[in-house]
Amino acid sequence: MKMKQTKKTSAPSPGKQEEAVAPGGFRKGPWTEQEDMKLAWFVRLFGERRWDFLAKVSGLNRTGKSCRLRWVNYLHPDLKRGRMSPDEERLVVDLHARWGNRWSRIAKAMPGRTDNEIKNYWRTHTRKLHKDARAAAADGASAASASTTTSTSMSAASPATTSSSSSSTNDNHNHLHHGHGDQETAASQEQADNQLLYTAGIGMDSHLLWNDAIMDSYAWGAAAPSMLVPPPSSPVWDYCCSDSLWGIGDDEVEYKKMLAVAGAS
DNA sequence: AAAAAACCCAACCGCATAGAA
DNA sequence: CTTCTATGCGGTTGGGTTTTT
Repeated sequence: MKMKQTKKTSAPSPGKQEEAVAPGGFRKGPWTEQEDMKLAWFVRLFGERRWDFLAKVSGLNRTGKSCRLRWVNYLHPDLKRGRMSPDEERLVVDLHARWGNRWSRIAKAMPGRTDNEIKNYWRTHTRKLHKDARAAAADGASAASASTTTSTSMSAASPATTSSSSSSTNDNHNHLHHGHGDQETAASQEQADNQLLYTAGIGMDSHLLWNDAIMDSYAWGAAAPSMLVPPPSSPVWDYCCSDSLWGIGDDEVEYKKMLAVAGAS
């Protein structure tokens, strides 16, 4: 795999990217490794849901949407990395022929691949095809009906795209749990979450201190509980893949246990 | 060796939908 | 029934890396 994988996460070059801030004061742009770790940690605590709350309580200064995207497209441990295999490429072509630009649906049929990844692949793929086709046409006949619509085939090619059926809404690919159906109301849930945080000595206002402590642990290793200390070689990824991270339960008892561990640090 | 082009991928945006209030 | 909020999806963009000229 090429090394560009980490280009945006490792160390954002100082400058415009790093200081990009959305109107609401939220950070934008590439994620740092520390942010990834924080996010992974809080997803572990609260599960893959209530992203706004998670974003708020983590102190990440990102939108919930941004957090979710980062998680789903990059941090999720089930993701495969690297280039698509020939088999996968064939599958993408096949499924796209069947379902059109229903990327999330295609992604569901390809475990370990995200809709974004497939989308990106397809974009490159079709662009190449168009280019080749054009080149061939130019070689063959000069009067070729020069296709100026490079992009149309992508957006218009989907017979199935018009109906975003209800089935596609709640079926997030590669999720461990989603919270639409069985969650408490946002407000009461947030209260409960706050209660848990305070119980563990992690008040909404103190999360920064707490996070700093965690980050220090990441940085210096020694003092942190083992579950908080990823191997130095591939920190975020290995951390995310560790069993301890994925044994999460969804109920309050689990939360309390985990918070107890956090509080003990 | 340098410049340009192509490739690749992370991240953002806007819209649609479901569920709660 | 209407409004609001959270979430998910598809389209698009920006910019770093690699390859080609």
